[in-house]
Amino acid sequence: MILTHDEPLNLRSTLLSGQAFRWREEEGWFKGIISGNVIWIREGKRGIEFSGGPDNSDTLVKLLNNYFSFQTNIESIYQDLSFDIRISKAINKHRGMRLLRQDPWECLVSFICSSASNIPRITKNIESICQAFGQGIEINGELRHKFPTPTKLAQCHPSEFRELGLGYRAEYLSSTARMISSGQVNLISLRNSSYEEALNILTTLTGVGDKVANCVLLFSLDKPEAFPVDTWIYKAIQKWYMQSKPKIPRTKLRPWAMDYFGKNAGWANHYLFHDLRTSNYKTSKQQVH
DNA sequence: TTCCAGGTCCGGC
DNA sequence: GCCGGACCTGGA
Repeated sequence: MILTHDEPLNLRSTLLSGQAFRWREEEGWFKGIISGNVIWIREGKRGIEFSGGPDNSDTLVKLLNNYFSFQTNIESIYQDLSFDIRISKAINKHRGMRLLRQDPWECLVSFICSSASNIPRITKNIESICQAFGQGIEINGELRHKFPTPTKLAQCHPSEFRELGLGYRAEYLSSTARMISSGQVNLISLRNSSYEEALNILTTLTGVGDKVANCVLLFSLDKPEAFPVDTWIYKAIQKWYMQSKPKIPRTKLRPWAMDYFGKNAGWANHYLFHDLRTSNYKTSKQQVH
């Protein structure tokens, strides 16, 4: 099937830049899971070529349109950020990389697992969680697993997560699963809340600090102004944007960046992050060997 | 062997 | 409010 669209799209950058963790590239296709459906996609001449299931193709088209946010005009965002030369360069290098509109629960779990980790390990952890606790789905001989529900994970003992290699994140996940499962926090409703309100609620969850909360806000809760400050972003902003100024505390860097980049700060953030990760730029320590 | 990685939490100034 | 250290695990 073909899904036509007239928005710029770079599938590889979009799916493998560290905003989602269930996509694999095999034999020219990207294989992943969206809302309980096994999805195969690749870039075609007229749009996205896709197949999958178990839902019918009409439903899959809706899922894909929503997941890739094709109603978002990416060119106007590029325009909005064009005042900054570094972001402009990153945009030119990774044109078509889109911010996804993911399931908030899956996104939350993924970024709780991300602390002091790395993309390959996060990917492995998430897949392990799905295999252990998610419902299996087999399409065209391909067996994958749905993302487990909050209730399912709330019933798990932290030791079960430790056995999967989550380390100290196990207790965070267990506690947060119970808070979501009990209804204490309603994730999807945060799409209708302001950035500040949603941030305050998210950070009441265990294992969710300012960085993780901003990832969830940016990649799943319709808050393009969110600006996650990780070690890479912190060092880059410090070095490139405030050389002559005294060291700024991490807690003040995000408000500064949100003010400087504006309503699409999160887009600037992800282009900068992806560019740092994929360029030849290395830290002085890494250059030693 | 030692260090560090998409952080968060907790205790002391 | 702002540090500093602890916390799992795996790869370099």
